[in-house]
Amino acid sequence: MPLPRRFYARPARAVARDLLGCVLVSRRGRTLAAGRIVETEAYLGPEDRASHAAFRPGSRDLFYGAGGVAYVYLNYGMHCCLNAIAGRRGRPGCVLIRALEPVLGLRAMARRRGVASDSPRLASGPGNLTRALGITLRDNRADLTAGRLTIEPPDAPRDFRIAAGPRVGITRARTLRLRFWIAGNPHVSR
DNA sequence: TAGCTGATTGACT
DNA sequence: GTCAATCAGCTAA
Repeated sequence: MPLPRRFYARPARAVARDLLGCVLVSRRGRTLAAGRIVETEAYLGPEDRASHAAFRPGSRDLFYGAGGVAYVYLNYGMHCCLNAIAGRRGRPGCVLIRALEPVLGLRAMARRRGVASDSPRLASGPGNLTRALGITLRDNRADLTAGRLTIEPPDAPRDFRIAAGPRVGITRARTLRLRFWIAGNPHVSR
């Protein structure tokens, strides 16, 4: 069973932490691919100047709506990034999913990525991740609690340490420590 | 309508 | 370390 809607109805920072170890499942026709989430970043509302809620008005209704929905966008003209909308209606926030440890459908991922299926970089990085799972702009607004793109709770109890640090790759609000990852996991991006 | 920006990646020096 | 690829959605006019 996917994570329930109420899981997402909390501040983005808490959702980002708790998403670590959960499993992202992507169903493309007959092809199933899944990976354990090993790296996330939290984005807040308009007060967070790096958040798309602050400078992408086209996505406003999405950010301000109920959580548990996918926000997929294209950046640098070529890469899709996958986010989960967090927070309650009227309280914008989202979590960028940055890296996965592949667990299912490795061959399909490797085919889409054009690298070996045992590469630690198979789904490491926001752009690589979406390409490995076949996620495109059509998945924007997809419901994460049911359907072809879902997130399942961890299948085993927590057995890892969570590390936190500043977000990477952004040009604004660099100082906030809103990036979380599983310490020591080789699938975390650089 | 033209011009700009960006939560990136991979190839190259 | 630098740099190009490439586009949605904004801005200015």
